[in-house]
Amino acid sequence: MKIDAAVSLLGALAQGSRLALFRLLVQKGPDGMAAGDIAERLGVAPNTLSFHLKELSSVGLLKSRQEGRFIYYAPDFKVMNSLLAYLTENCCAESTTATECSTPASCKEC
Amino acid sequence: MKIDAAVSLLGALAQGSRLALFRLLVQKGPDGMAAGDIAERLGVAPNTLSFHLKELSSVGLLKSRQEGRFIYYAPDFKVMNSLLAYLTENCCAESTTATECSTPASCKEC
DNA sequence: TTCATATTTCAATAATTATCGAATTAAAGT
DNA sequence: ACTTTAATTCGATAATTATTGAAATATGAA
Repeated sequence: MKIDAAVSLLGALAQGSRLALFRLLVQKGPDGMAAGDIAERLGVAPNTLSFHLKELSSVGLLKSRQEGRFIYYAPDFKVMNSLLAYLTENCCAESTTATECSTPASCKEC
Repeated sequence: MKIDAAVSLLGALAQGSRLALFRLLVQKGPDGMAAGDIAERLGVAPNTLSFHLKELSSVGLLKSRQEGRFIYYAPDFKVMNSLLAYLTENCCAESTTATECSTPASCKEC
């Protein structure tokens, strides 16, 4: 991943409503959640939510599918993982000083 | 970590010059680098760099120490790790769907 | 003390981003 | 066809953020 892509992804997540939104959808899983339900759950106006959904979708963090009048949004996990990979590789000290960067939580089971 | 802290950390990294700056310092290691050298290396004006250093420092991503006229900046790895931990725990699907979130790059050696 | 260097601070400006209300599109039910 | 519901788009406004030039602080050297 190039640095510009990482900046875009970080920027998409660097906002309270959007991070809450993404967390919610991760929790909800691959089936996703309809826009209206998300708006209600997060307590944001439908048009404001639409703006944030677009923001996250445009960087690839969300996928959507239409079902009748409803549009379901779900996380694209591989994009999130590529960001995590970028950050661990480029912004952790593993490459230079093995001990500086402690094992991330996801490696607990190792 | 609370969501607000995560948003602040993400926001601090969600900017081209700052992400490049943080990467550079991670590469440079715990001894850090003087502000002037960083500015020259990144090709940004000293006062602009100062602004970005402050931004990163204020969220805890950078530590600094003064040596004579020079101020050396270095990453605070544990803060970065706590962000990575937050993201893997809250924004990856491991908790719900074990397979959705692939093993991050940092776990290669496991 | 005086001068040069390293860095930060300040004020102004430009650019980007978030929120709101109103209007619009589009699908489904009557 | 008409109405309701789901969601987005648009335009305006407010708020935040980045960049620049000039001035200030502070350390070390002559």
